[in-house]
Amino acid sequence: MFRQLQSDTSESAPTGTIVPFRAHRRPIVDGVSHRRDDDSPLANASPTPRSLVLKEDELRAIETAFADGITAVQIVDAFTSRNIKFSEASFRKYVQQGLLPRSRRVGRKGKHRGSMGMYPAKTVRRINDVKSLMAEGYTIEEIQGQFLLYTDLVEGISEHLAELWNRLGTDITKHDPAQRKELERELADVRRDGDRVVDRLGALTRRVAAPRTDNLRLAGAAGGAEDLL
DNA sequence: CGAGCGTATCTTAATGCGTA
DNA sequence: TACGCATTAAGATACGCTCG
Repeated sequence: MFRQLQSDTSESAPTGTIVPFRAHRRPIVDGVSHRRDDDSPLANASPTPRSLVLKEDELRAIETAFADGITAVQIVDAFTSRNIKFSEASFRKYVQQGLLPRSRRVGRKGKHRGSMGMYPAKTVRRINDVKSLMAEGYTIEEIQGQFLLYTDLVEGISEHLAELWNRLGTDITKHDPAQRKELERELADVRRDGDRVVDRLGALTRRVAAPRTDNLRLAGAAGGAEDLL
C-alpha cells in the first residue's frame, strides 16, 4: 500500500533562520534545505514557505485524538495534511532504524480484512523531534545514538509510573473512607516525587548528551539540538 | 567520490476469517 | 482444530539525488 504513495519528491523545508551545519551536512537557510540547484525546475516549486515540524498545540490535538493508537497512514497524514513533507517510506525507515517505536498488530473484524499496525500516539511527537534534529544538521545515526537512546528510557519510566499511579488510584478507592484519605495523600505525594524524578532524568540525559553536541558545534555543526528533547 | 537521506520494490511475517 | 487465504506491515536492499 505504501508503494502507491511515494510520488512526492518535493523538497524538505526546515524551519528556523540560518543554522550552522557540519561537514557533509546540507546547509539550511531560512527554512529551506538547499539540496537542489537553484536553477532546477523544482527549485522554486513551493512559493509559500512551510514549517518542517508540527506546533505544540497541533501535537497535543493529535495525541488526544489518537490516544488509543494511530496507524502509519494517519501518522503520515498528520504531517502531509499540514504541508509538512513526510513519506510513508521515510516513516518505515525511521522505525527500522529504531528511531520510532514499533507497532502492535490489531486484527479487524470482517471477512478478509487482515490486520493493521497501531503505533502509540507519542510517535507523532517523536517524528517531530527527529525532524527538528535533522533540520539542525544531525544524522539519523547521531540522533539515534546521542538522544533517543535516553529518550526511550526516560519515556519508558514515565509511562510505567503513569500506569502505576493509575492502578494505585483505582485500588485505593476499594479501601474504607478513613484509610482512603491517607492513601490518596500518600499517592499524591509520591506522584510528585516521581514526576520530579522524571524531570530530573530528562534534564540529566540532555546534559550527558550535551558534550557531543558542543563538539559538533565547535566543528561548525548544528546548534541548540539539546534543547529539543 | 563518499556521506547521508529518501524512494522503490521484493520478500517475509503477522493477523483474522472461513471452511473442511 | 488445522489449514489456507486475503490483507497489511515490516524487513532488507539497491538505487537515485544532493552536497561538500
